Amino acid sequence: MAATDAVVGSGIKGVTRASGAGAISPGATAAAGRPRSEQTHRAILDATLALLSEVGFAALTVEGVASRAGVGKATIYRRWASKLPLVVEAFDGLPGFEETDTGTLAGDLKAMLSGYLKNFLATPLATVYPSLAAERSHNPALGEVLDPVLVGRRRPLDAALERAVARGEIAADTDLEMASDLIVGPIAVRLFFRGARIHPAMVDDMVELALHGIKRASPTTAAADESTGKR
Amino acid sequence: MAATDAVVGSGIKGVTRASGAGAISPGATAAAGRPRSEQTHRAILDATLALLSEVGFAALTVEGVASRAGVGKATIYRRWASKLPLVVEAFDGLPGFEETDTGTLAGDLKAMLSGYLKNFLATPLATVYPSLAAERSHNPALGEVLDPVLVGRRRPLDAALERAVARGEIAADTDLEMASDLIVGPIAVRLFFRGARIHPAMVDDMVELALHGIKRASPTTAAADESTGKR
Amino acid sequence: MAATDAVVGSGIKGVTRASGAGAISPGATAAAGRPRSEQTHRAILDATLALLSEVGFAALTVEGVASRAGVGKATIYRRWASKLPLVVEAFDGLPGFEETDTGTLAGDLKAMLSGYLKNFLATPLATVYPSLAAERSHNPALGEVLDPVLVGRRRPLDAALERAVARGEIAADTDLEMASDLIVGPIAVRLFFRGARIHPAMVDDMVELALHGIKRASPTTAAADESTGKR
Amino acid sequence: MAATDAVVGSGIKGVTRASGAGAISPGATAAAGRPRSEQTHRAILDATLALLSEVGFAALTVEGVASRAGVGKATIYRRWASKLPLVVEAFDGLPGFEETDTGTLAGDLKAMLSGYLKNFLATPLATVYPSLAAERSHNPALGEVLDPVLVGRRRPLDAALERAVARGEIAADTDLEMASDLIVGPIAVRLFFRGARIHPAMVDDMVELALHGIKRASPTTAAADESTGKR
DNA sequence: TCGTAAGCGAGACGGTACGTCGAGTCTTGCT
DNA sequence: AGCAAGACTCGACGTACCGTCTCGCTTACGA
Repeated sequence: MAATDAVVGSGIKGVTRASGAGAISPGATAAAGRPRSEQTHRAILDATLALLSEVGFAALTVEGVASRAGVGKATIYRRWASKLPLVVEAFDGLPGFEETDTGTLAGDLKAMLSGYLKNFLATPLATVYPSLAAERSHNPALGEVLDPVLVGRRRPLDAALERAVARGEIAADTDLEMASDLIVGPIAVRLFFRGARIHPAMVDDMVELALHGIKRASPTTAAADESTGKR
Repeated sequence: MAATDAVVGSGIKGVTRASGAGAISPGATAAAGRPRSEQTHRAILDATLALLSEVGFAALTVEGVASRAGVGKATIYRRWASKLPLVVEAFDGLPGFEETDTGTLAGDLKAMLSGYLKNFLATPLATVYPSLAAERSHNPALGEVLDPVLVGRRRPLDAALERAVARGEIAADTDLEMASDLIVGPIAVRLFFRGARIHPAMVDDMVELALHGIKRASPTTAAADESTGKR
Repeated sequence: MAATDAVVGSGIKGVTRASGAGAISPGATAAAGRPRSEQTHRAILDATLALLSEVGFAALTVEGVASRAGVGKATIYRRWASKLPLVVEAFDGLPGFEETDTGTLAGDLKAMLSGYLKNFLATPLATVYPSLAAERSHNPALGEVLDPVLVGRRRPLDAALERAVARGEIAADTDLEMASDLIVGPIAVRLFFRGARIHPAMVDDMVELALHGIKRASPTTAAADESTGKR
Repeated sequence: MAATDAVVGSGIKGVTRASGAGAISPGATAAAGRPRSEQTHRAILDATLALLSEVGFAALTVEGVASRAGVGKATIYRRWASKLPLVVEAFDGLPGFEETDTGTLAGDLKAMLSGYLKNFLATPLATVYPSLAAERSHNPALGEVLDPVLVGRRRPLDAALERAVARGEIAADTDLEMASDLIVGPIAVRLFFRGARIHPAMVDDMVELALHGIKRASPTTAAADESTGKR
């Protein structure tokens, strides 16, 4: 799941309807009238996250968010065109991978994935992620909003791979995109499609398997590992 | 995505409300009243699949299925408790992995994954899969219905791995479940979470990467492969 | 209410769909197949009456009657075209006015009306009557079925008026139809349109009022009555 | 029918769900949110009356009213709890007895009843009235809503009787409630239970009969009448 | 300092779909 | 054939949200 995740705050305000800019871009028209309340903004996003973890994405209603946030429905629609960009923005506020540098690729990956798992269980990530994925397949426009967020969120993972290349730990011609998919794929499949709990110890095994491959030469290769002996 | 998929017809009739059995279990009471029409059953499932690919899971309405199938809503609710088990059953009718034995693990995997990709693009699989995944996170009951289907669908993949173990192609102590997740994970992530098209040639690369790992010694290792040269 | 009511069994079989006759009229074609069960017929009518008093006409469902009578819905529709003629026939089996001859018009009317009131409270009459009336206004065909029943049911009342004419108790040129409406009207209005309970003693007052009119000379006129002193 | 009827606009707003009042009661809170459209209100009531005369009460559906009025179903349910109070309010808007004072009781009654008959034939009164009556027998709550309306509608009739008492035309101890039932009863019975047309001339006869009673002393009494000679 | 334009909570609006129930019909297998 | 059982299509039920629209405030600018 992780390759599709990481970092905070890529900013998807572009999804909103309203002028937005105003005071920000210098020289813009003076934004007459009462400015939008930042406090209201937070209340809506907080209510959205709370409801997401309680009832899930499908059962999330704009009406529910409004009443939970103590806000009028119109106030929400004034800022987000639908519940989708609202959820995307709320989602973007959730914690992702935590930049970690242990000196080895295996160490970095194990640390980041373990940390991520903790967040995963404590936030609505498990709920939101597949819902957004489900929506994307019939709403290509969502991709444009979502992709930058996802790219941003997986940055620490990519950085670890780049460091490994720089250190000569992995081949320079490695397809890093594919590599990060390989690391993150099995975990995503287990979490989302199989609803399986992932034991922290399992993370280490998965990283090893991804690093050395299914056809790893022999147990000796594994024994040569710098990580905890597994199996 | 693939490890969570394969084969046809695992039979999830258990989701239906009605007695169902009747003539099947020998000695059962003769099922009084007019029997359910098998033709109606097909019409409903077909309409469901058609609508799934057109509008997706979230926008799928039972009302829409009924009118498309030329059937009363009650007839649908008589057989499925909600749109979820209906979709699961329709989904189970979709093609999955095709049992293939080329003599080598890499050959089997490449053939099956390539074949699967074709199905994937031609059927509502791309739509249905993440939708079911999304639902599961807030509906644990779905897992019980869905899991047997998924296990059934991935059987050909598991079989190929088992053959590879028997041939000594991979270590006997390999965790096969994790291995199949590793093969299938990257593809799933690309298809669902990134909305990326996967080029057939990419499948071969992915298989190679999964078999030899990110830290594979060098391109020479790959060159020594018994499979088609890639890159 | 009464003028629209009285007597038993005017027979409205004409409303039914089926051939009906069969074995009854001698010489008729031999009524191939299994003959209709008379027992079933009774069971259906009984269930209808029972449900009428329990839930009322509007909430009466053919489905309910069928299940209460232990009968298939088709069996009911084979005999009655809809719930309306079914209810009419069941209604026709209810008790109406009881033929009474006390020697004076006032005595006859008071006796019959009092008796009728008792039935009224113990049977679904109160429910069925206005429902049928309500239906008639938009279903003229109902009138044809209902009217003979009603005429039959009010016969004892008409007979009492005729005896009064014969005795010279009332003018020979009296419009008897109007007279019976005058007797029965106030009670009907109170029962149906005002939902008022009618005390037995009130019946006597009403009869007196109808007999002597609103402009009756004075209380003395009433005091000269041959009936029980009221007021 | 008449005693259960008369006058316009007794106001049964109490049946509605909503607060209603708002600006009416002085000092009330300013009724937040968009106010209910009076135009919508009229459209709904008009559609209700139109459908009532076309299809009758039983076949009247809220869905039908909504679509005829060009209104959402929810808008109807927001204002009336069910079709019953809706119909009651629509009914209350129908014309009833027209206050008339000719100087004599017979004159007042004949005028008012004749006028009423005209309304009766031109509006859905014939349909609505028995339907409401039918409903009441199984829905006591209806009585509470309906009774004040009916009392209001019959006011002109009661007033005429009171004037007659004041003039000494009828005895002071006359039970006026019973008297109005006597006047109105025969007409109600004929209209509702027998589906009979009532000729205007018949109204006069009925009034005379009610005033002088079935046992009226002799034709001479009738000849002494101030009204048109009848029979 | 004040007018004014926008933001705001509330909630009514026309709709669509929900899952259920009954209508009236049809089908099956038994009697 | 009649019959009990029950599946069939159809259409209405009353509810919940949708996304839009008025209301009558409140709030911060800029003239």
